Amino acid sequence: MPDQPTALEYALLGLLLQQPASGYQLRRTFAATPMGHHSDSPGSIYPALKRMTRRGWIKPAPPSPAANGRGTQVLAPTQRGRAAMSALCRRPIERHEVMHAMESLWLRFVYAAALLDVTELRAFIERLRNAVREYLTELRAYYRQHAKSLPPAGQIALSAGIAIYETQARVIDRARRHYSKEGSKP
Amino acid sequence: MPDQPTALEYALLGLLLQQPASGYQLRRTFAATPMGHHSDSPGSIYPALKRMTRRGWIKPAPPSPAANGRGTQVLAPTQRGRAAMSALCRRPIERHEVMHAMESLWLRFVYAAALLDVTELRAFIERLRNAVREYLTELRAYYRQHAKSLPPAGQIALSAGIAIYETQARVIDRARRHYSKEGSKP
DNA sequence: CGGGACATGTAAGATGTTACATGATTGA
DNA sequence: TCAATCATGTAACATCTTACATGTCCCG
Repeated sequence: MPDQPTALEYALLGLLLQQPASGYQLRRTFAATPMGHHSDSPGSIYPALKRMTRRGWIKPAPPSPAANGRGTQVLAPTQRGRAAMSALCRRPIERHEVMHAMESLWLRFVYAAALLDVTELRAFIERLRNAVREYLTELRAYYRQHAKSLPPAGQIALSAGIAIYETQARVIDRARRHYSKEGSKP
Repeated sequence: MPDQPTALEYALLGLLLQQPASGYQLRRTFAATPMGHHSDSPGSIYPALKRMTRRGWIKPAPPSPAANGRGTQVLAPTQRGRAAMSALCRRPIERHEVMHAMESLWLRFVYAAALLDVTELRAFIERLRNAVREYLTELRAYYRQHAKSLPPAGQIALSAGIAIYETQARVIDRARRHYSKEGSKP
C-alpha cells in the first residue's frame, strides 16, 4: 500500500523531471553530486523506484532509439509524477522541514523554479522566506534565554546553528530578488 | 549484539554526561532544544537507552535521595560511557560526516570541550577545521565546473550549500581563536 | 578471454516512526 | 474524581544499510 512518499522518492522524481534516466544513472548522480545527501545504494534506490512506479509517478520509457544494449531501463516521469512534484512545491512549509530538512527545501526550490509559473514560484519563495525567518526568531529567543547557562562551546555551537539559518535567509533574499521583476523573458 | 552505536546514542550519552536524567527528561530535551535533530519518540529513545545499558555506557542511578515517586529511572553514564565519548571526540573526522552530519560534529565539539584537555580540544578543532575546509574546496570546484550548466535556481541552491559551509568555517575559526591561548584559567 | 564498469535486483538485519498500552501522581 | 502530565514500554510497519547475486558489455 502506498504510504507517504519519502524524501528520497521526491529527490529521484526531481532528477527524472530534469532528464529521464536509469536507476544506475540516478545512483551515479547521488554519488557524484553534493546536493541532496541521499545514499547511492541499490538497496534504497531500486525499491524507491518500484514504489514510484506503483504510484504511477514514473514508467519505463519505450525501448526507444538508444536502447544501449544492457539491461538498462530508462525511467521517465508521467503526468501524475509532474503533478505530484508541483503539489509538493505548492504545499505549505512546515516547521520540522525547516528544522531538519533544509536540503529538501532547497531541492524543492529548484524544482519549483522548473515547474511552477513565476507567480507561484514567488509565492513559494515567500513561504520559504517566512518559514526560515520564523525559525530564526525562535532560535534567537532560545539563545537569549539559554546562552548564559551554557558552556562557551555550547554557545559557539548554538551560534553556529543560528548563523547557518541567517546565511540561508540571505540566500533566499537573493533568490527573491532574482525572481522579483524579470520572471518571464522576451 | 552490539552493532555500531548510532548518532542518537551518542547524543543521549552526551546529555547524560552533562547531567544524569531519565528517559522522559531526555525526550523533553529533544523536543524543546533546537540542537540535535533527533526524535523525541519513546520508540527510539527507550530502545537506544537499553542498547547503551547493554554496552555498559550507562546505568540506573541508585534510588538515591529525590526518588520523585513515579516510575522514573534516572540514568547516569559509567566510566566506560565517558571513555566512549572521549574516544568519539578523538576519532578522525570523515568526509561523510562533514557532508551530512555537521550537527553531530557540533555536538561532538561541545562534548570535546567538556571532556578533553585543552591540547586535545585544540587538536579536535584543527581536525574539524581542516575537514570543513577540504569539503569546501570540493564544493567550490564542483560549482566552478557545473554552475554554468545549471538553471539559475540550481546555481542559487548550490551557492546556498557552499555558503552554509563557509559560515561554519567562520564559526570554527572563532572557536579556534577562543581556545587558542587562554585554555586553562588562573 | 578476463577484468572492470555497467546494470538490476534481493536478503538479512538494524533503526526509526506511529500508535497504542499501562499505570502513577498532581491539581482543579 | 476526572483530566492532564509524568513515565516507561511494546508492536507493527516501513525504510535504509550492507552485502551478496546475477548477468551484460567493452576494452586491452
